Amino acid sequence: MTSMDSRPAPGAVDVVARPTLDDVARLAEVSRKTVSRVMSGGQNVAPDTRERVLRAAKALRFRPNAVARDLRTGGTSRTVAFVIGDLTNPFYAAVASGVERALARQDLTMVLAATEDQVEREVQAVTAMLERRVRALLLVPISDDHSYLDGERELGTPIVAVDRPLSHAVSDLVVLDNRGGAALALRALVDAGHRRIAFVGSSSRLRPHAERRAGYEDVLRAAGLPVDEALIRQDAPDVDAAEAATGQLLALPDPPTAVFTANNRATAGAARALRGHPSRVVLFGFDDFELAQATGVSVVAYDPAQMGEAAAALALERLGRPSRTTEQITLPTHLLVRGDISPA
Amino acid sequence: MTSMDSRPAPGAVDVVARPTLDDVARLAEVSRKTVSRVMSGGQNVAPDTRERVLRAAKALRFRPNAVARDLRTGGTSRTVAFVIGDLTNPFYAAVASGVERALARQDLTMVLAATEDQVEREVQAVTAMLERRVRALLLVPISDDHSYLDGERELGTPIVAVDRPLSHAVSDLVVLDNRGGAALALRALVDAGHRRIAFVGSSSRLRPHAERRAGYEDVLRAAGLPVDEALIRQDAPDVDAAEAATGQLLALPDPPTAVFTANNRATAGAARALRGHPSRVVLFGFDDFELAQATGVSVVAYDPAQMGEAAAALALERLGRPSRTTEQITLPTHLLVRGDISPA
DNA sequence: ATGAAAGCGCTAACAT
DNA sequence: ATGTTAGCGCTTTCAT
Repeated sequence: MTSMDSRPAPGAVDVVARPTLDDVARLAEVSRKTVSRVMSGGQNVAPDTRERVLRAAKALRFRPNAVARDLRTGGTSRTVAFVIGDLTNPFYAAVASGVERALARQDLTMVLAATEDQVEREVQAVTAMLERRVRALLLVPISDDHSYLDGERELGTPIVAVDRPLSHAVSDLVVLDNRGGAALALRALVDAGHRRIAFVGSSSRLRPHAERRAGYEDVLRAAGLPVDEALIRQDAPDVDAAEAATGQLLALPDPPTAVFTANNRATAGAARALRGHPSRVVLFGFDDFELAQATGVSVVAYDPAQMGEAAAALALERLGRPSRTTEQITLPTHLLVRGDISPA
Repeated sequence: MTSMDSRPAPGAVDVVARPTLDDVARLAEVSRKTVSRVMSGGQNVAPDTRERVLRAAKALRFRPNAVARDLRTGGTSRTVAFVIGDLTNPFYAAVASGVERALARQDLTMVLAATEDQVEREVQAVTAMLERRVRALLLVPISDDHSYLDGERELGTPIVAVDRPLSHAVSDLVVLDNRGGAALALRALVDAGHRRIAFVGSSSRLRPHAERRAGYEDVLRAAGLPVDEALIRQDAPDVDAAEAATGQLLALPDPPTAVFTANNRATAGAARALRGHPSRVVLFGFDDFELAQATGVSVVAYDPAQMGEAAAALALERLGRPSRTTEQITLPTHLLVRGDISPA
C-alpha cells in the first residue's frame, strides 16, 4: 500500500473503497480498539469520544464487517443452514418459514440451499454451508448415505434432520406422526362406510411415505378389509403423475369410492383428476393446503412451521450441550374433515 | 498457546477442536501454502505431495474455512441476500426458488431473511446482510424510505428491488406488467358479458396493487362502464379479510356477477366465500396457484421463479459493471381462462 | 514445486 | 477510559 487513500478499488469506475475500522479511527483520531468498542455496544467509552466516533462512522458510511468479526471471535457465524429439496413445495416453504422465525428470535439468519432432490446437490450444499461455518445445519435428507456428516458432530456443529432420518448417521430429528395420521384418515373413511379406498403417493423409498402407507394398511387390516394392490399407487412423485395415476384408478372396472393421497403433491394431482368426474369419489389427503377448505377436501393436518421451529430449537439446544444424547421430536397430526365423506 | 495440541475447546465436553490449514500442514509436513494450493484447485504441486496433503486433510477431517478465505480474498462472500416478507406466501416462495436456482448456477448461496412485512425488521435484516458482506442484495421492499441504502451502491453492492420499486432510492428493478395483466383479465370478463365486476385486493399503498387497480379501471372506462366504488374493496390484505370482503360484496342488493381478485391471498379468500354461494359468480384472480386448474378459477398468470432469476441476473450483471445506469425489467403476464367465464 | 512473510478487518488480552 | 500487541485462518506477494 503506497499512499494513504489509495486502497485498491474493486475493479470498477466510480466505486469507492469500503471504509474499515481503521478509517474511522483515523478520522475520529482515536485507536482502532476504541472504535471497535463503540461499534459493539460500547462499554467504557467517554460520551464525547463515542460521539466523535459515531460521527466519523456515519460520515464514512462505515459498516462493520461481520465476516472479520466472526473470524476473530470464534470462527462461526450467526448463521444456520437449512438444506431442503424444493422451496416451491408449500410444505417445505412453510417449514423454512418456521425455521426462519425461530432463528430470527435469536438474532440468527437462515441460509437456505435447495437441492432439487439431487443427491450431489445435497452434498455440495451441505459442504458449502459447513465451510461457511454455520452455527448449525438443518436438513431434509435425500442422500441415502450421510456418513460424510459423521465427523461434523464431534466438531460441534449441531445437525438436525427434518421430516426423515439420516441414513447411516445419527442426529437429532423432527418428524411427523405419519403412521398415526394416515390411520386417522383411513379410520374416518372406513367408519363412513368406504370399502375400496385407493392410496396415491410417491416412492415408498421415502420414510414418511412408507409410514403413511403402513398407517393405511393398519386400518384396512384392523377392519378386516382387503389390501388391494390394484388400488395402491406409489409411482406419483409429482402433481402430473398423481393426476394420471388417479385417472387410471377411476377407470378401473371396480373403482375406489375414496382416494387417500399421501402428500400435498398427490392431493393436487388427484383433485385435478377428480374434477368433472361423473361419480362421487371422496378425496382425503395428507397435508393441509390453502384451498382445501374452499374445495371441500378433507385432510390430515399439522403445523409445518412448527416443524421448522422445533428443528431450530433442537439445534440451538444442542449448541448449548453438544454431548447430550440425540433427541427425536414427533409432531402430532389431526383431521380436518370438510363436508360429507360418506360414499355415494 | 502452550503445548502443540491444546487449542482451546469451544466450551464443550467431548467436542474436538476444529483442524486448520496449519494442522494439516504439520501432519503432511509441508508448508501452509502448499496445503492451501492443494485445497484450491492445486496448480503446481507435485503429485505425491498433493497425495500426502489430501491424506492428512482427510485424516483430520479438515474443512476449509470459507469465512477466513473470504476475508482474505476481498471481504465479500459467495453469498447473495434475498429479503422478503413472508415465505409462506407461495408467490414469494416461488420467487425465492428462482433466485436460489439462478445463484446456484454461479455457485452462489442465497441467504434469506423474512421480514413479516415489518419495516423495522426490513432495516434490521438488510443491515445484517450488508455486514455479512453479501455480494448483492435483492429485496421486496416494504419500508417507505430506503435512503438508508444510498451509500451502499457506491460501495459496490448491487441492489435489486423485486416486485416494487424502492422509495427515495434508485436501484435495478424487476416488476410484473401489473396494469396490463389486470386489464387482460378485465377485458376477458367484459367481453364475456359482465357489467358488474368487483375488485378485491389489499392496500392501494402497494404499487403493484395500485397498478392492478388502474388496469381494472382502464378497461371499465374504455368499455363505458361505471367504476362503482361499492364494488371495490382494498381492505383485504389476507385470506380471511378477503373472504369477509367478498362475502359482503355478494350480500349487496345488486351484487357483482364477477369478482376480480388482485392477488393470490385475495383469490383464496374469495374462493372460500364463493363456495356454496347459491348464484353463479365468476372468479378471476391475479396470480396462478396450484389448484386453480382443479377448481376452475381463471387467472392472470406469469412465472414467479422467472422474477427471481431475473433479479439474480440483474444483480450479477451489475457486479460486473457497477457504474452502468439502472435497469428495469418488466415481466409479461398472460391469461389462463379455465372453463366458462360468462355471467349466469 | 515449495516456502516465508505479510496482512484481510476485526477483537481479546493485557497494558496504561 | 483508552491504546498496544497479537492473532483468528486463510491467501497473496515474492523468494528460492
